[in-house]
Amino acid sequence: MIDNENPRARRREAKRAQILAAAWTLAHRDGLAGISLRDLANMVELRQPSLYAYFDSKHALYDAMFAKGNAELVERAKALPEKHDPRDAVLDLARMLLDFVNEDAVRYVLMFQRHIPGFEPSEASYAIAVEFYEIGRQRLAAAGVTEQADMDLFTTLIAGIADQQMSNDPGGDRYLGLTDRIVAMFFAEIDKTHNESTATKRKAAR
Amino acid sequence: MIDNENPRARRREAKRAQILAAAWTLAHRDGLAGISLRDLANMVELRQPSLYAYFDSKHALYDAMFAKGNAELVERAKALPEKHDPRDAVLDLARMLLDFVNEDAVRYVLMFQRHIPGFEPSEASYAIAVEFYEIGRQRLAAAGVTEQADMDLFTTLIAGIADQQMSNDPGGDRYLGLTDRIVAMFFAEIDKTHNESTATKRKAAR
DNA sequence: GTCTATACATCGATAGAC
DNA sequence: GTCTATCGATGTATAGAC
Repeated sequence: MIDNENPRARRREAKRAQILAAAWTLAHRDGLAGISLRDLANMVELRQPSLYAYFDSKHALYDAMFAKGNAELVERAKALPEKHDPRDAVLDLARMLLDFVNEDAVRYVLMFQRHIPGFEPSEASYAIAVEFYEIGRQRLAAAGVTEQADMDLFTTLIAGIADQQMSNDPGGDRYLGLTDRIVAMFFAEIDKTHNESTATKRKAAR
Repeated sequence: MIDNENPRARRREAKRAQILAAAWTLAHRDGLAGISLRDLANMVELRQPSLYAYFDSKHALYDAMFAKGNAELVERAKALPEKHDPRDAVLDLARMLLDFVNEDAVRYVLMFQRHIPGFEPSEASYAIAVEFYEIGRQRLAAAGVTEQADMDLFTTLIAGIADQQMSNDPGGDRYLGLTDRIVAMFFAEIDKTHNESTATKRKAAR
């Protein structure tokens, strides 16, 4: 935890935040892998080696960006208005996630594709990503979806929308527009599976 | 076209193929972006500048790898046994594509994610990718799927399977196992849409 | 075609002075 | 914490001998 009463620690955190913000700017311009520590240092009025006083390595910088992105996502999920219909709640979460993804292609790559060579998020950062996954799991459970295969089905459908949108129409809505249709397909499939399973039980009871 | 009767050209092509094979090996070890031209030259008993006799640049090397991957995919698509049911033909193509993707994570990134900074396939290489897309389009059309939105829906579903499989269980079958279910969901949705559209026409005819 | 040799710019990272 | 100086590595590319 950061000691906000300590002016030294406060200034240090402010500088860290300034570096992080500049890193996002550079990533948007040159790509994630294209971030140059010299450019980054210039943007925050430091020499390149001085960055190492704030981040142990370039990977540590990526890790902080990864954590920040996931924290933002969790925050938005928690801020969603409540819905009476649990299926509406699932749809809302999906829409929010896809809007979030579509906002920032670089952030999407960092958080969900993770193609930076050698980068793996730290345990602490990964825990934030798990926190979001938990929110999704709870909303699905509230809608009666608890089987692992069904949850995999749902994540697969949403991942497909995100992947196609970012690959073929970044920032647009060509594939985002399929969201309602796909979520409806998902719940139709869930209903079908439940009915079949009930029918099987009926058959077995005879 | 390569003149296979010319021994000079034949040896040149053989060396090119040897370099390409070594490039795949290096990509599997160090990642696509991590291929070092000095390492690559060492693997094929050449000095680094000599590589330029075979590839004009590193991007030209990526381009040849991209073309080779797509050529292999088209070949496999053309080798698929014929099916009487056009929906079975669509399912077969999806299964084949997903197996192909799952075979090689690096190839998947190069062909479908394309996260190599600054790399864009040449027109000639891209044309091979379009050729595969055309095969998919034809199989969908034979199954009665011709609306762009429906084709987008299909590619989104398949892309989701590929994305989740490669991200969370590369080489395994956790998400590949959803393929039949998802393709069935797709055709159920197509049937539903057609019935609704017929109902609309009936209603309009009154 | 292949080599040696070399050049240039860039990169992440480190040593050590202050 | 910040600096200067430097290291070893990278990709790119060229010159010129053979």
